[in-house]
Amino acid sequence: MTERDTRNAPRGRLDKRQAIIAAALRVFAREGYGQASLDTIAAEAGVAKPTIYNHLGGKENLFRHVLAEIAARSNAKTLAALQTFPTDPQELRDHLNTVGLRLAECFVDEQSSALRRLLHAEIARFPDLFDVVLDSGPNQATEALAGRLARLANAGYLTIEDPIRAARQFVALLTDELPAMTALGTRPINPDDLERAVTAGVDTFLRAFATPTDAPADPPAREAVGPLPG
Amino acid sequence: MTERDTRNAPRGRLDKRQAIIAAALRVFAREGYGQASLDTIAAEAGVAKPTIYNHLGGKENLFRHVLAEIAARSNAKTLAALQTFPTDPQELRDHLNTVGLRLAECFVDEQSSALRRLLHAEIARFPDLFDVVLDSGPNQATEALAGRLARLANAGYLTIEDPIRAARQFVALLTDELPAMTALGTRPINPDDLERAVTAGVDTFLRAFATPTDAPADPPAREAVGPLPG
Amino acid sequence: MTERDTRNAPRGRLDKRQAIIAAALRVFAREGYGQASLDTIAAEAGVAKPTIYNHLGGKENLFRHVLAEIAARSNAKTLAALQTFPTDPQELRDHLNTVGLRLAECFVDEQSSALRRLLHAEIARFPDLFDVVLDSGPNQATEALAGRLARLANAGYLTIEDPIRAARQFVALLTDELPAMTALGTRPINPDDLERAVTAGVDTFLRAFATPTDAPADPPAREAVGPLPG
Amino acid sequence: MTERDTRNAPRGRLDKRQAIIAAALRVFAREGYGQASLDTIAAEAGVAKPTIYNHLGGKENLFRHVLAEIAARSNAKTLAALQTFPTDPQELRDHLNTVGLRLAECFVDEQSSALRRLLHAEIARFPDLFDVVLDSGPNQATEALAGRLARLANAGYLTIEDPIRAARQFVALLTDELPAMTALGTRPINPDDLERAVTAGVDTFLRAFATPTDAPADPPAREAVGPLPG
DNA sequence: CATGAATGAGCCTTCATTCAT
DNA sequence: CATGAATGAAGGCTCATTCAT
Repeated sequence: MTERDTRNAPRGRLDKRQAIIAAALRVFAREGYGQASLDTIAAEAGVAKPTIYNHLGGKENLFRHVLAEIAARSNAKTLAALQTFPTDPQELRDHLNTVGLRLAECFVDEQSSALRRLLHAEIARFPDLFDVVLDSGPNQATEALAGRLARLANAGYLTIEDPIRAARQFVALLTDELPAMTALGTRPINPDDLERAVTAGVDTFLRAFATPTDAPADPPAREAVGPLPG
Repeated sequence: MTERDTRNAPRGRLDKRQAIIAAALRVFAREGYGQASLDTIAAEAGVAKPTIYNHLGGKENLFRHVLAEIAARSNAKTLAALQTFPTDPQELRDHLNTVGLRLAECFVDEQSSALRRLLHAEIARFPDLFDVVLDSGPNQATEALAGRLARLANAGYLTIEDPIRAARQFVALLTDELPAMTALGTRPINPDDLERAVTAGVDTFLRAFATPTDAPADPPAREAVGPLPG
Repeated sequence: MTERDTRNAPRGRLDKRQAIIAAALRVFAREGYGQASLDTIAAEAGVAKPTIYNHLGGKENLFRHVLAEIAARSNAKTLAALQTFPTDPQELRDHLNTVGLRLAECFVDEQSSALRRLLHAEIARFPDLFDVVLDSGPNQATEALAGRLARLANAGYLTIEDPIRAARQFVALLTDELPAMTALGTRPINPDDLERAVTAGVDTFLRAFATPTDAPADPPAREAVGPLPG
Repeated sequence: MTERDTRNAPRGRLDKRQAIIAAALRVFAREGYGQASLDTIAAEAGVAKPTIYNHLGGKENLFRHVLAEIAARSNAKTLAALQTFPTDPQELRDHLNTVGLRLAECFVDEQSSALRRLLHAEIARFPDLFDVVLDSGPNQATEALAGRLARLANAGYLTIEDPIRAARQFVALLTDELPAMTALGTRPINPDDLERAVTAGVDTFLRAFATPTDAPADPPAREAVGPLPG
């Protein structure tokens, strides 16, 4: 007995919540917390206003849920982008460019940008949200990235003392120009421009952290993935 | 004998405009554009509400004036911080640390932070403000900084291809950790922490751009980091 | 045993719309569009102010609905007054006096007067309303009246070339003195005065349009300003 | 180099009052009492707002002065139009058409129409103004017109019992269609249409009041209120 | 007197929230 | 649970009026 045929209407029993959050996400991102009106959100979600109060209580709570949702999505995207981090020594620059581009794409992603704007806008009203989002997002990504960089360092391709810091600086160098180029995420960016920005960041990163290759190389011969070598 | 404002000042002063902008600046920074109420601003400025409309027209215009004001102040501060940029070769790292600290202090400055938050918050409603502020602030600072860096490069102490990019990256590396450490500018930062962050940024910057001093002199006749040479 | 309003009637009635329109009608008529305040209307209707916005949108729309309502009522009243128009030749003057009195009563009716005042007052702001009201009211009445007069003309009792014009002139002669006598409808009129005014109008109308009764026809044997001496 | 301000400024010593009243007249006529703002009036008069309070006290008083002014002008115009009333028997219809056209032109005059609209609009707020205007305007005109008609009656060309009533009815028949044709005075009227309306009114008036000319003469010999004998 | 500046009051409108169904 | 209807509170803006110059 599948309740499939009740797709449309009766489905709403429970995932109206999803519709509400999705609509709220759009509206909040578009108009900000203060100017966003529950009427608009309700209309855009196709539900009545009190339904919002039934599923989520009030505007403030709705906002928290929305932010948590975007943060989770952005985080997932970013972690996915790091999944394919190169473990292969050769073509280090290319690999960094590739993963850097993925990260930059996450950075300029519409929802990620909206999240940043909303955080900036409402941190005064919701001081706690900042840490919540930070922990559920960038911090995890930084840590993951730091791990990858540490591996490369261990493999001898990079010279890194503090991987966390290096990870942060990698991202800083990658995303350096993006806010100005996208008007804080409100204007789309030309893919070529994005790639150029990434290349510039990676370039400087390598100038700072690439292990000099004067010695004809023969890198530490280890599989590189080996964390914490012996 | 300036009758500044010690006068009985009961009514009709001309500098109420200043009071209004100052109050608006505080209130907008504290509550954001949407939630800030003209009642609050008027009360905080010690004027009646219509006085705001006499001096500046409406909420939107007031906001624009306020943003222009903060942007101008922040820009002035930043340019002042760059004024004393070292042109003297010795102690390059110390000098960069010093000026970096000044820049970082500008970055975490309360008004500067508020400006960043307001821009993020309201860029959707005031798309034009972003470019205005950018041109009247960061862009000028970046250019000034780029000039200083170019001089150092000319003197052989740094190896820089694109001074504008280097300036941007310098700032990016300096301010890298500050948003997280100050909760987007809403929490004061420990001076030691600030210095540590600056030091870290300068360190990486020098790793990337300092001319190798093995050969004490004759500036790096190399292509520098010629991107992806052969 | 009508549960008129003895019901607890605490909230959420549907006929609040009627209450709002009724109250708005009173307030607009009393204070004019510009000075009428939605607070007053809401209070007088026993509803909260936003309820007005739920049922009818905004002040302007409310005004239009109110005017349409009065126009419709006035029109209905006037057409009813014409329903009993005499088709019977004898006692033509009496019949005209009777129907003239009915029309004059419609003219001095409180709501009809208020409608005229509001139209005059706000025609600059609502230029379209004039034609709307005209078509939904006076024009219909004039046409109906013209039909009745034409029938009398056909029957030989009146000599009328252009029935529409005659109808208009009939009304003009009837209502001639009423604005001055009622202070544009703001002061009640003595029924005797009203009747006198009507009689005077009918008299002149008959002098202009009554078919000469040279044929024996027992003319209006009364002296009464007798035109057409004979 | 322009002596612009010498022109109107110093002259303003005393007739700023005139400028204010003229501007107020325009603004009140255009926007009505309620919506007219003293700011607009002051701007249109080229004076500062308090100047209005110096010359005339407050909005209400200004309105009274303005209405008195328009009423006086309209009255003067109307009386002037009656000045040339025919006393000469021949061509009675043409003469009535001529003077009727003049009266109708007074009726559709912009200021006269505005006066009527303002009176309708604000009679509730200024109940006394109605009688003031009536006495200073229409009543005088009616009386003057009645005198002329009485003279014609005395001369045997018209058969009139009550000249005041006849005068009122003459005007009523003349102006019958004008409100509808001019949208209460807000739309200009085609001169031909105006003439047609007047002709129609005069026609009916003559049907009602013209002495039958079968027996060419022996006028009713009554004095009939005839003022201005001779 | 004339003016620029200031103000208290008020209005139209909208919002987040809650009953009652 | 979901909804239509209703509401208290508040916001932005404007106005008629008054000081102080």
